[in-house]
Amino acid sequence: MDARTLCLGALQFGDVSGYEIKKLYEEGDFSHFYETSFGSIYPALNRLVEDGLAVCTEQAQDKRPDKKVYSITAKGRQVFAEALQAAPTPDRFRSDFCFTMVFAHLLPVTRLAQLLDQQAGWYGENIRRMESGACAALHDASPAQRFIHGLGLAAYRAAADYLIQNKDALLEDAAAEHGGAHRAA
Amino acid sequence: MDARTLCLGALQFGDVSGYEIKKLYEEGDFSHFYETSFGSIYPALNRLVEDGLAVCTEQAQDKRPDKKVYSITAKGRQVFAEALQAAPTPDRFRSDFCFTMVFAHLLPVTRLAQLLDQQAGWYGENIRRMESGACAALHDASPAQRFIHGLGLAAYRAAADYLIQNKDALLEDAAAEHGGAHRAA
DNA sequence: GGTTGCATGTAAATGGTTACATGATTGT
DNA sequence: ACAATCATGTAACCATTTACATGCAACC
Repeated sequence: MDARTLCLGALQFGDVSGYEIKKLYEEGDFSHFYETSFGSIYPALNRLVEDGLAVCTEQAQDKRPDKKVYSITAKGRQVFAEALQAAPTPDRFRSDFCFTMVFAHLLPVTRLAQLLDQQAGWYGENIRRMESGACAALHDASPAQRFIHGLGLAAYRAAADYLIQNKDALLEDAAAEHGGAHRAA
Repeated sequence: MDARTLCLGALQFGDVSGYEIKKLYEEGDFSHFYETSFGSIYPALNRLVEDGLAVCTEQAQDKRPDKKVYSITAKGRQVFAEALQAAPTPDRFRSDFCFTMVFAHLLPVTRLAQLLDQQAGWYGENIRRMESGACAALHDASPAQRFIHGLGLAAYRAAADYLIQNKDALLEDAAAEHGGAHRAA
């Protein structure tokens, strides 16, 4: 999904500014499965207007810079619907944590413990965010939106539960190996 | 994690060629949380040799192109261990599937059904791969490797279970809405 | 005869992140 | 005072993906 499609998606819910799109992908519901930065959003919005897929209305605000609010056009809706028909690329998961864990034996045990705690904390934060009232999927959402919300939550919870239930045993193993029991290997 | 660190990681297990590194990240255990292509591996390996982090031995093969087998040096091990100390960047998940589902109401019900089936199939395939003997985490692995193997499997299974248990209800909802019940909205 | 696997590599194109630039207001 | 929020935008940098280039062997 390129930045243009991501912006068109944000515009489906109503008129928004570039700044608001950023928030949606940074803190909002979309942040769990996509990200973007200003550097990609602003140029994408300009191209959208150039291509007639969106229109821009400048709103003067006092004591703030002008706000550029974008609206999707009929052509934009059509292009977006076509983009959704395309075969989705497979999910991609990138994890420094998992990579690092493969080489856990090269790490001090205290560092390993820290890593596991941080990861558990990260899962917990995501779960809390998805369960909190700030999550749009909990009030105005369509069945499909509630569905993916539930899917994400199920995966996060499974990972968090697994981590919490198994980390102590792992840490004990690691401590035993570093603690002079090298002959056993 | 840049391509150089990814290659150093692969070299931890013993001498390998660029081609073999690609396989590790494409079909092997690493493929679940990282990916790379020839275009990034070959230049990365050359830089590794330039910087003295790896050495290359050319192996003549008959009826095949020469094989360039790389070995990590002491300096390489040191640089890699240092790279592991750095704070891992947070996990990143990218999903066209989730994005598309947010706009499920723009899709024909048959297409929605297809999408859900494909996703279920994809989860199933990953689970099967991780449970099969081809998965290195099941024989020669360290406790930490078995740990992340279990973590991944737990998350995949939770997602797959959720999807299978909820997709029919979602499909019925979607069918009802497309099937003339638009007044209800 | 076509595809897949083995095996290496380059170059162009793509596209995103990061950092910079600006500036007022509000909260700590 | 300092940081954060609101608000937009550019440009350099970085890296990866994609496509191209080559070639034989084995399998279907």
